[in-house]
Amino acid sequence: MNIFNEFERRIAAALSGMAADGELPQGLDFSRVVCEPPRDRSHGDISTNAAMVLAKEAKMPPRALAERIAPRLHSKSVAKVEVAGPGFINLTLEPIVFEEVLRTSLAEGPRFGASTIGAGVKVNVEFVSANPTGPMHVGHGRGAVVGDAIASLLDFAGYAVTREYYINDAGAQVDALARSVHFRYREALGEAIGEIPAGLYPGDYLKPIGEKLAQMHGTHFAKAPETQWLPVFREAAIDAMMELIRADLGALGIRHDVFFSERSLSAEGKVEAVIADLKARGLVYHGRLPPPKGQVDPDWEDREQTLFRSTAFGDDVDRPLRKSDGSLTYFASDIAYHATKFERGFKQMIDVLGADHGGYVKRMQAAVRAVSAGAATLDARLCQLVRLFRHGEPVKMSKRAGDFVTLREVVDEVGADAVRFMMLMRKNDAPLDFDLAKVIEQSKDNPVFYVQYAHARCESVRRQAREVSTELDLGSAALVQADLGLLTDPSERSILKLIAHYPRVVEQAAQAREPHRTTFYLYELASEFHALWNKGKDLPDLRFVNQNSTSLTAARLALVTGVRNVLASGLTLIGVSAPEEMR
RNA sequence: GCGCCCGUAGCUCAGCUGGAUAGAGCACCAGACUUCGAAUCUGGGGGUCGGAGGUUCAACUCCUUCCGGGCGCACCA
Repeated sequence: MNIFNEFERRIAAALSGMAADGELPQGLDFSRVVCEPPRDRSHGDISTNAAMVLAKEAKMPPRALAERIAPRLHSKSVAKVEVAGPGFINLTLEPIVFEEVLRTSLAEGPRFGASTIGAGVKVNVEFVSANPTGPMHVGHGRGAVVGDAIASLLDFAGYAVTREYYINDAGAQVDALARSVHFRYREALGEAIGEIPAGLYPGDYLKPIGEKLAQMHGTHFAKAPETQWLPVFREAAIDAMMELIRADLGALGIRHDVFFSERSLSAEGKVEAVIADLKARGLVYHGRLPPPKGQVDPDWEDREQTLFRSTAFGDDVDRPLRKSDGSLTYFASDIAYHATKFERGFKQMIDVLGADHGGYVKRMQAAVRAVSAGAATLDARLCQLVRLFRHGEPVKMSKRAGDFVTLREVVDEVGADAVRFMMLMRKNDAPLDFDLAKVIEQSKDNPVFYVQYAHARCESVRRQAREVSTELDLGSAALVQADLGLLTDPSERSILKLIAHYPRVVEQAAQAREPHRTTFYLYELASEFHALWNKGKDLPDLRFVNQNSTSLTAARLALVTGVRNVLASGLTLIGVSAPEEMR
């Protein structure tokens, strides 16, 4: 139940009525007409720009048009209609409207706020896709959390969402991984291997795999030529790394629906097929690229390559599909991969990437449009860096010798809730400072705690109410019967209205693919709830549990339960737990 | 040099796809615990929204151009 959508429909109906009556031209475009909560609460509950966006076409000054529209917006749920400012129409709703929203939220429970705007459309959200060469670091964690939250929001908004992970299990990196593991294998056999050579992966996390291979194969591969052991070691290493990564993701509560192997693409001839397809449409050619402008690269050589005409789709230069030795580029595989997404029915694709992949976005969007003949779109969400702190001091994250802070270490130290919440306290394209000490602090300075505590407080009030009044039924079926007209304090009314905003917040967060909006909303709701709770300290009549009036207590517990439900719902969307108590 | 992202209170950041007098938190100052959990709350000061033009009834938001920061820039993934 989204009252803003509801009133947009009503206004559109009113405008159509005016067109029918000749007060407005026929065939006006109402798509820019929106309803939103006014910035200033004294302006009412819902504000619409209808008169201002239609003024030009209607050939009327905005205020004059607003005065014509306003009378048509009266109804039994509207207490007041005012024309204000440059031509806003402000609606003040009857209190009963918000009481009805609360009843709906109680009745719908966890489904309150869900919408159908997605209409079952398939969306593919690809996120994490970390190379299977080691444990995930904190930056991967941000992409993981953002991607998962976007997926949850879209699901809640009625899309058919698939969470997907692309395994880069082809190419030079996994060969380097296999060679690194071979060193660890020889080490496990008692050989002195010295330093792991540059270009390989020196981290200790490969030791167990070396040991396992030593147990399985003995000395069989110790002196064998690389061509014999490489495929075996590569396979084992990738499997082990993916197991590690899945475990890291699992610790964050993240689960993908599909793990898609890059190697399977070339194995099944998908890459060659997609190149042939693009070639048949004149989008592939053999040619030369201009040298990069400005910066002089001493290694640059003029070469003929197989190129994809990505400039035909807005890219800056055409991009190579084959290296000079004829082998395929990563980009070629990625085109084939995104082509399979389209073949699998996804016309909306979202890739959550690190900011260092920003330069890759245009060519990939070009590729998606090419392979889908314009039917599919790719939305790339870039996540900026995460900087780790402890008590305000930077935590070293040097990448040398595998000596970086892993995601798992952070999750183990502060918990998945803190990691997830803090990752969503910023929009994805802003850098993020993450203080390991602050996020486990049990104080209002820690937003994670602050919001979870509000939820726990709701539960605490419910426990208290049950103790005081044994005949009070706190089930939602009973609470919807409460006389909500008894909620008359401005703080109570304010929270009722905030609850009514929730469906709009999550719908817009889903459409904008901006999960941080949910987090900010939750903080605001928690804040208002804490404020109301404290009001009861000065004014005992405002306490939720009222010894003298069961009906008042029932009404207030309905409000508390509504707050609890929305907090729980929003926390679930961002993947954070909603605890019953904080002790 | 080119492309993308960012620049909002002393600090960290929101700003609802162009709306009304730009908002939180921290920090600072002044207050509230015979309590449904003070692990919280109330009030206060604090701004040429990086600069300059432009589009419009309306610009923090869109366009152009500078300044300052981040990322990327054929044959890596």
